[in-house]
This record gives sequence, C-alpha cells and structure tokens, in this order.
Amino acid sequence: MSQEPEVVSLDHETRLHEDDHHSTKLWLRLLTCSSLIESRLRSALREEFNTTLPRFDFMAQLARVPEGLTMGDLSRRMMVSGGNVSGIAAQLVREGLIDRSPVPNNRRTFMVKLTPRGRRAFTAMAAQHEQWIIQMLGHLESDEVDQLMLLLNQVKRGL
Amino acid sequence: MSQEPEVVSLDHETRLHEDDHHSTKLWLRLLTCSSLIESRLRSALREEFNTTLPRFDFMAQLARVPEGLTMGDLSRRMMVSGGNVSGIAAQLVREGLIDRSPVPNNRRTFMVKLTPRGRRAFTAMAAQHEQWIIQMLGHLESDEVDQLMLLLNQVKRGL
DNA sequence: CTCAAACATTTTAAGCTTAAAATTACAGCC
DNA sequence: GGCTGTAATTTTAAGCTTAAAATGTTTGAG
Repeated sequence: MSQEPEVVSLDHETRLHEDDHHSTKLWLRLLTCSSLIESRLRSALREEFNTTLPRFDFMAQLARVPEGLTMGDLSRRMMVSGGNVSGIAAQLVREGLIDRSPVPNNRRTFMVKLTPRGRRAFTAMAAQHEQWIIQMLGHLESDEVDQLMLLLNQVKRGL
Repeated sequence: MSQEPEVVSLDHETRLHEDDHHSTKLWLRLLTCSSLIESRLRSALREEFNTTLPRFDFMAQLARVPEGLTMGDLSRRMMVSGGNVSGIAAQLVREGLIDRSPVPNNRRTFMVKLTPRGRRAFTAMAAQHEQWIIQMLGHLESDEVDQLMLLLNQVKRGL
C-alpha cells in the first residue's frame, strides 16, 4: 500500500492543484514569502516595542521626509485607505509621536511630521527592524538579491 | 533652481532611505508586489462574487483535498490563527458551502468538506481567479517565472 | 484509575482594514 | 456672488485578524 506523501511544509501553496497555471503557483509562492516575513515582523514589533506594523510603517514614511507628509500622501505611500490612516494618526498624535499641523492655504489638509520624541522612538525601532529583516533575508547571495530585485521590478511594472 | 525629483510610483518603497540595507529594499519590493496583487484580487472577488479572499482561500484548500481537512489543518495551511478559521467556517456553514462533521474517535476535531454546492461555487470562482492572476503575472517570460520560483524558494527555505 | 499535561477548537477583546457616506473646503464657471 | 463639482479628510459599519483565555477532550504517567 502506498502512503499519502508526507506534507513537508504547510502554507498557501498546499492549495495548489497539478493543473493550476504557473502564474497561480508564482502568486502563491510570493504570498507565502511575504506572509511569513510579515507575521514575524508583526510579532517582533509587538514583543519588543509594543507597537504594530502599520504604526511602524506610518512612522517610517515620515522619517524619510522631514518636511512632513499630508494624510493623502501617507495613504498612497502606505497603500492603505484614507480612513485607515486617520485612525493610526489619531493614535500616534495621542501618544505624542507625531504632530499634525494645518497647512497655510488649504484648510482641508494637514501636514504630519514626527515629533522629536517620535523620531527618537523610530530610530531605535528601525535599527532593530533592519536586523530582523537581515536575519530573514541575509542568507541570500548578493547576486540572488540583485536578480530578485530585477525580477520583482518586472512584476511590479506589469501591474 | 533644481526641483524635487518627481515621484514616479507611490508605494511601500517610498519609505526607503539611501543607507537602508539591501535586505530591507528587497523586503519592501516583495511587500509592494504582494500588496498590489492581493488588493486587486480582493476587489475583484468582492465585485464579481461578493466574497472575500480568506473565504476563497478556505474553499481553495478544501477543493484540493476531497476527503476533507480539520480546522487545525486549515489554520496551518492558510497561515492564519485558529480563531480566524472558526469565524470563516461558521459563515460558510451558514451559507451551505461547507460541511463540518464529527470525526469518529476524536470528539475534539471536525472534518470540514466542501458541499456539492460549495464545490460548484468554488469551481466557477477558481476559473476567474486564475484569469485575474494571469492578467497580472502573465506578462512575465517563462524563464523569468522559473527564476522567480527558484529564488523565492530560496527565500522561503531560509525563513 | 486518577490526574496533570497536551490538544483542538471556540470565544473574547482589541486593533486593523475597507468601502461608502458624511463633512468641510476649495476652484471655476456664469 | 452663488452654484456645481472636485478634493482632502473623517466617520461609520462590517468584516478580518490576532493573542489570550476558556472549553471540552484525549493521552499518558504513576
């Protein structure tokens, strides 16, 4: 009697069928990789800094642009809905990590910046964040990283 | 006067800083690609079939295994928490798309299967789902897909 | 047999996320 | 000036997601 083949890893790709298109296989592998990385980053941020990935992402976008960003900018860059950004911003303002100030000639918009305290908090988190990612991806050879960057850029351009 | 360089695309990678590690750049590119694909699939599933990605994923896992899966199997394969699976299962049972039956020698577990109606519904959705993915990824050359699969497998193995 | 530990699942509470509606502000036309 | 449409943001309602606690079940050591 032949046994059912042992399942080596349990992830999104277990749902694949023999006759699925290779685009589908590629999508599920992509999804598996990003789900794994994302969930580890989420746990680590919660355990080490008692924060969440979206809050970290919000601050990371601001850290990049000292002159500040509007809510709409943040929504587009973070690739999430405007309502979502409103909620996260409210938290970070309450905790004194960001600052929302009105814009001179447009009373509809706000300019959002990191406060000094927010910048300090972000700097500490970012250093650890990078280490976690290096732990997860640093085993790749430098030319593998280059190839992946190129190929994923192809993917992105076609979307 | 030199102008600020125009921002070509607005996505996760806009948060990158010059001295970020290449692992970080790779992670953000990976995240951008999967976020884009995921959000398009989510919209399409909602518009065309009035359903969600996790519901589709749940049914896809079951479609692959006619003999059924336990709640724990589904949780591991979908890479989500057990509580999450309970909630989705409750919906799908209510709608008659899946069937949860007790397992003979273990009163703790349930065996979950697609109902005939669930299988028909899934088959229709899966065909469209594959077309959407081909529209998004089908522009890649066959050897690019092969390389990506290999490289992403490297990523996955290192995690 | 008894009981403690491990297991499979569900429940709960809190936070994330979205789409759509609501709010408020600007811009341009007449 | 007044009106209409567009824009930026917030609010709302519903669903997803998680971690942790709770529930009920099985297993195995003694």
